Amino acid sequence: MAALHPSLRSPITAADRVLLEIQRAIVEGEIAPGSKISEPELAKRFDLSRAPLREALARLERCHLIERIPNAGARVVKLSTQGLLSLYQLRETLEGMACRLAAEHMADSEIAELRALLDQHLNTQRVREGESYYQEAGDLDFHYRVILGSKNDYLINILCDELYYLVRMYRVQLGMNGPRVSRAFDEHKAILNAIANRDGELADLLMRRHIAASRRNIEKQLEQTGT
Amino acid sequence: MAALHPSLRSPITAADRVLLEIQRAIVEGEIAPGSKISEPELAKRFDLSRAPLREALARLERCHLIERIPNAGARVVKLSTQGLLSLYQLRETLEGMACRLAAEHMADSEIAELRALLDQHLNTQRVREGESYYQEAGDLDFHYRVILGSKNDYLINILCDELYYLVRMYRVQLGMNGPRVSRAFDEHKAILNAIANRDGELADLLMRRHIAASRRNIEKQLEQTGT
DNA sequence: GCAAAGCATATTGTCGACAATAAGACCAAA
DNA sequence: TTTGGTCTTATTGTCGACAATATGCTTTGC
Repeated sequence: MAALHPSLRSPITAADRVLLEIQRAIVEGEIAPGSKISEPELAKRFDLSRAPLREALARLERCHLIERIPNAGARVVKLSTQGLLSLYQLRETLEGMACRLAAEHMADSEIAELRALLDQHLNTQRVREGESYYQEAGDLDFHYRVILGSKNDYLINILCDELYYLVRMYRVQLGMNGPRVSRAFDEHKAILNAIANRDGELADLLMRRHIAASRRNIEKQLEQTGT
Repeated sequence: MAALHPSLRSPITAADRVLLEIQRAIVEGEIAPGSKISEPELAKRFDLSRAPLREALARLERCHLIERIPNAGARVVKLSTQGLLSLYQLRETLEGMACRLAAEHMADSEIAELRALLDQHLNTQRVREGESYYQEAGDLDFHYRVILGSKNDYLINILCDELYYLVRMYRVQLGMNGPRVSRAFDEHKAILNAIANRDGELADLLMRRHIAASRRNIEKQLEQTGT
């Protein structure tokens, strides 16, 4: 029940490789939202048979990047305001819960590592100001560690394996790199302090607000881009 | 993104049939927890090839009924106190959230139907007192409707498709039929009233308590049965 | 007697081909 | 022109066989 990141599992199978490839392509918009997934085409493109490809498609469906209809095929998900709202609504609740549990269950050493991580992020941020990739990766790192700190395998699985690729897809395709970088960093720091103080209730609240702010940020971007 | 119950999808494929069969067998303990899943054996038993069987196994992994290790095979999950705790911890949060959203989003007609359902359950319960199956089915019905009432597709998918089979597995294999039947009914009624009053906060609270009570009930049973 | 290495076996991962179903083109009738 | 049906075509679902990997046992050395 380990809930490991796919890239970390010992034997890397062909299905794993193609999964990561397609996952990246979808998240970055290289395969357009709403477009049809053709099994023969992808099989030819990645030079493998349809068997491992279908395995990969099953996992893509699991993390909500594609939608399959029996006997009809698969399509890449479409991004929508409604979908974004539902997704972030769920994230607020789940990551809030993760924070509360993290405040209870994280070892002191883990908290120390998390603090070191934030300091490191601060430096990286100063050096490579504006490069949104590092900010994106750093933010994800922080959230991942807190989620893992909850020590609830089901919760970890849902957030890290099933929801986060879609979250990244929204952020990447809406071009998130705005001035929220530094504010997000301060919010992370406040959350960490609450966890370090073993104040689960406050950590929960702060994380929910943090995600709500992030959601509003994306919503604003979505309004500017198109309807 | 419909998040439909598998049995409701239009074309029933071979993989669907075998999925439902194995799902039932695992939930009811016909295939013992912790036992190894042999693909060739099951393929022979259900008289089909390994392709649709593997499709079914992928979905079983998705709802946490089996655990797969690459190149090593799949095993039926083992029930544990820790697992039960994590599962119900998550249910408390998620179904609480579902209740809050249901209080906001359910149509008056849906609430009326839910009330009718509870009245009907009351009758069934009186007539067939002690038959735990009807209680089990009725309880599930109530929870399903509330969850659907949240109108959040991701939340619906997680609860109905990914977590509930495991919840049923714990309940069935620990022989849940005790004297909690009538108390659960009263709790359902209170939750419904909160939803009808559009009091999301109270509905959330009541549902969390309802599930916590259910968890303690199962924990007690688990203590009596074994370690 | 025990531990480690090598081998035999069984299981999983992958392949190419066939069958069943759905999407789209084409034609006919109103 | 539009609607309905039929047929063609392409895609998905399924099959049996092969390749790659893990499991368990035997063997060998200490």
